[in-house]
Amino acid sequence: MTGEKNNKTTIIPIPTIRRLPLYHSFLLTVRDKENIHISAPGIAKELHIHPTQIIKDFSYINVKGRTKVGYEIKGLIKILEDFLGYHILRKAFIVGIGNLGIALIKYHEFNNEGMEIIAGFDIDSDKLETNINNLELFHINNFKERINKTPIDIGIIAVPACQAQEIADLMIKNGVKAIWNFSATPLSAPDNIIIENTSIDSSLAMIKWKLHENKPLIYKNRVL
Amino acid sequence: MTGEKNNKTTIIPIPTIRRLPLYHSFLLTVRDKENIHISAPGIAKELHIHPTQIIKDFSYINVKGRTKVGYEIKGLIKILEDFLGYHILRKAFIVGIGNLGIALIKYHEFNNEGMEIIAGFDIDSDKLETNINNLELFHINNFKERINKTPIDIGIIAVPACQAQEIADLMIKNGVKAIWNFSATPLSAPDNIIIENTSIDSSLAMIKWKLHENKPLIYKNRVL
DNA sequence: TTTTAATAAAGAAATATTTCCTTATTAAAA
DNA sequence: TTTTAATAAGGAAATATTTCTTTATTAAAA
Repeated sequence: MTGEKNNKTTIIPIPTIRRLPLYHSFLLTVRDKENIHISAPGIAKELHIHPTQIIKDFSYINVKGRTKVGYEIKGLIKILEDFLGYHILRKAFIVGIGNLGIALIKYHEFNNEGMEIIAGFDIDSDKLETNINNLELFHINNFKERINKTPIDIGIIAVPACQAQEIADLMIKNGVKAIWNFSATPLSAPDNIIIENTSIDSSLAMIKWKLHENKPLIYKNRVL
Repeated sequence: MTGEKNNKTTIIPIPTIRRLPLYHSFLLTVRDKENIHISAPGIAKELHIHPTQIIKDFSYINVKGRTKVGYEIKGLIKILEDFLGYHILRKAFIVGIGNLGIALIKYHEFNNEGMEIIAGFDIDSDKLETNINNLELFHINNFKERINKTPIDIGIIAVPACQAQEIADLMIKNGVKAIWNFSATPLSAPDNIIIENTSIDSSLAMIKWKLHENKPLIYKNRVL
C-alpha cells in the first residue's frame, strides 16, 4: 500500500472526497479489532458502498491494496488523515452560541480533523457569559477587531436563518475564505468565497422522498 | 406554471431532490419583495447554480415558467411544499438529548417541513429532567414500550459516535423505517432501512480540500 | 508444489448529471 | 404594429460518476 504525493493531476471526484472521512471513521471502529487488514468487500458490506467504488476511491489517493488481503487498516487511516489534512490546523470563528453553536464547539472530532474554533460570537450579550470549553466569546460587534488580531480561514454560521446573510456579509468583508453554513437559508457570496452548506433540510427532503417512494436505493447514493 | 401529478415515470435525480429545499428557502426570502415572479437566471445569480440546472430541476416536478417572466414565486413555493411533502406529517423519535439533540428539537423549520419529533430518549436520566418545547423525554430503556404505543417512521440519532450503532440496532429492531444519523460513525443496517447521514465530517473535508486546492468551484457542486 | 478462490487493478461500459445549443415564446421597447 | 431582447423548453452533447468485466496476483488449501 502506497499513498505518496499524487503527481499525476488526477481529478478526484467530489463524491470521493465526501466519502473519505466516512472510510476514516469506519476504519477507526475496526482498528484494534482482530484483523490487521480489511478488504474492499469487507468495507462494502458495512457501509453499503459498492466494493469497486471503494477500490476506485482509494486508488484516487494512490492507495493500493494487496490481492486476497485488502488494505492495512492503520496505514490506510494514516494516509486518509494526511490526505484530508487532519494534521494541518485551520482556525475558525463560530457565530451563533445557541444549542447548535454549542454542539459544534463541543464536537470533539474537529480536534482530530484539523479545525480549531478559536472564538465565538453572538448578538445576545447574555450568551457570552457561558463557559464552553473555555472558548473566548465576543459580541458580534467585536468581530472585525478580533479577526484583525488573528486572521482565520473558516467562518461557521450557526444563527437563525433570518440573520445568516448578514453574518456572511460580515465574514466576507473581513477576509474569511470559507463559510460553513448551518442555517436554513442559502447564502449569497462572491465566487471566490468557498461556501459549504450543511443543509439539514436537504437531508430531511431525501428521507421523506425515500419514505414516500419506498425505494431505499441499494448501494447507489446511499451513504451521502 | 403547472405542477400536477407526475404521471410520466420520470426519474428525478437525487441531486435535484437535495436542491429543491434550497430553492424553497430562497424563494421564501424573496417572497413579499417587489416582484411576483423570479427567473431562472435571477435565482442562479444568488444560489450559484447554473440557470439551466434550475430550469431542469423545476421541469422534473412539472413546473413550467413563462418566457421573459420566469416563475411565479408564491405558486412555486406551494408546488415545492407539496412535492417535498411538507404537509404530510412524519413522526420521529430523537435519541441523544445533548446540545445537538436539543438544537434539533428546537429547530423550528421541521414544523413546516412535515416532521414532528414526538419523543426524546437518553441514557442519562439527568437529561430527562430538562424541558425542551414540552417534549416527552424517556430513558432509552423505555424505547420499545414508547414506540409500541406510537409507531414512528424516522429515528434521529444524536448520540456520541461510540453509541450510535447500538441505538441504530435498537431502532431497527423496533420497526423504524428511516434513520437520520448525525453521529460521526457510519451505521451498519439492512438494505431496507433508509439511512441518511448528515455528515459533518464530510462537509469539513470538502471545505478543507477546497481551501487547500484554492479552487472554489464556480457553479459546479457549489451548493450541496 | 500445485490448485483454488478471493481479491485488487485497470480499462471499458453504463449510467447519471450537468451544461450547451437551438428554437420558440413573449413582454417590453421602438 | 413591429422589432428586440430576455427567457424557458427540449433535446443533444459533454462531463462526471459508478458499475461491470477481464486480467493478474497471491494467500491458503490441497
